[in-house]
Amino acid sequence: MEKFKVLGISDEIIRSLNDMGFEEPTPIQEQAIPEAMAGNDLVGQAQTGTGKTAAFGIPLIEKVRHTGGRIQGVILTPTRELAIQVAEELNKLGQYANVFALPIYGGQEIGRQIKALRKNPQIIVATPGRLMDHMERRNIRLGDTKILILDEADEMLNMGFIDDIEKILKETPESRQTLLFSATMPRAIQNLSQKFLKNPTFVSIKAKEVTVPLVEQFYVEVPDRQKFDVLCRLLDIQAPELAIAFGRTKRRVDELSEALKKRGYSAEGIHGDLTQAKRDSVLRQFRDGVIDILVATDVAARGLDVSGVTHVYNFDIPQDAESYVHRIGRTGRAGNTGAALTFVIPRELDHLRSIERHTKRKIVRMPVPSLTDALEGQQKLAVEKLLRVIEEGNYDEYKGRAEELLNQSDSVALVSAALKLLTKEPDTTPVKLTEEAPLRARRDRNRPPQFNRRKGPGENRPPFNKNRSRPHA
DNA sequence: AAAAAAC
Repeated sequence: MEKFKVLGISDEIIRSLNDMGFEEPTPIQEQAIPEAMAGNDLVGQAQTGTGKTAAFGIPLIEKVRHTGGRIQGVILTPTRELAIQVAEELNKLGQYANVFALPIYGGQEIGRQIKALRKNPQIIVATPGRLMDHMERRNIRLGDTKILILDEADEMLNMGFIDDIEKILKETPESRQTLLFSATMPRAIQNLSQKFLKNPTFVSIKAKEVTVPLVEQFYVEVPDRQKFDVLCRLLDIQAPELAIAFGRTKRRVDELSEALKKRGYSAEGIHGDLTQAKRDSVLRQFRDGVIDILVATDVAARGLDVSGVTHVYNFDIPQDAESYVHRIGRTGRAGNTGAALTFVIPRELDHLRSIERHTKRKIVRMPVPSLTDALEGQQKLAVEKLLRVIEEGNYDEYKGRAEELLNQSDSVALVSAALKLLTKEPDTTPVKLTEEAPLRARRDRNRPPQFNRRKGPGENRPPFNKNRSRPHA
């Protein structure tokens, strides 16, 4: 925390950093915060997960906090979810500094946003389309903007927002401070910063830090029609705490999430054709751990920060290396480890190699897990579940649960394991049982480590289902 | 060609 203090951050923000569990500045924060607090324009090359939001959020809050009333800070983001997430983080950072940030995005009732604007936010975090809409309706005026931030600028340009961005920039005073963040620095970004930024300082995290070193990367070669079964096996074996499975199209996402649900997994899909209310609720449930598996298009590939995501499955290989880096960056965040596993059909092997070349990281081949391994995985999950019930000393529930498991099971090995537990006297010291059982032994070097146990008994995913539907995926 | 984003 001392290191934050020497950056000249005020006590109120130090206090929220404390609450948020931030201990010392990340490299991008260390570089960007003093520059931005000095009032300089800045171009930052960084992805989320590097502490980017606080890197611009802290100077932003310092700048707007002592002046009430009008909108003085504007942040533009490419997706609605990102706008919500950034606004939430700013509100946490600014909780003791009387700063209020409001997300402004499409798909939400405009009347509700107009009402929220009456609470006089000093900061808005907006997607370009809806902000333009508000500006045309004269709900929002940007004439008092002191600081404007373009977040994930490369992505906004890819999505064709350049005209909107220029229009928005022209509605703000020349005297504003401008910060631009982008994961990549193509020509178009350089042109944009030349046109709208004044003598910007360039900060970046070193190239070798760009791919997340804490993510172990694997691939499996598997024909399309077997992908679904292989994914189920992997889920049973690896038992992710939270996982994201990426699909190529909205339709693939619908099909995969339906198939997973049918098989008893706690999964939900998210993509741009769902109502915003549905998107919001799915993401919230995933953050809260109500859902274990988020099935997503690339709408969730960039910037989303959900803690506890231990596994990313590229059910369909991403289009390009950039998308790959963004997707796998959803795990291995904030110093935690994670595993990324890409499904490759044989004719995509060249494509995989090109991704490997671009990211300069080896993607290790993993054999398709055998059915035996998967059953063993299921069995382990079931045994763990039983052990937990015993641990909690709730033997009546234990009995019911165990019978339930037996009824659902189609695995001989599992039935015998459960039977063994059932016939055991329940008064043996239960805690010891877990210690004795080496449930997460690592047997295969080519297999990602199993970092996390499944959630507690409140979880709503039965470990398996005997009605095995095999929808094509 | 797909995804994202305003009504």
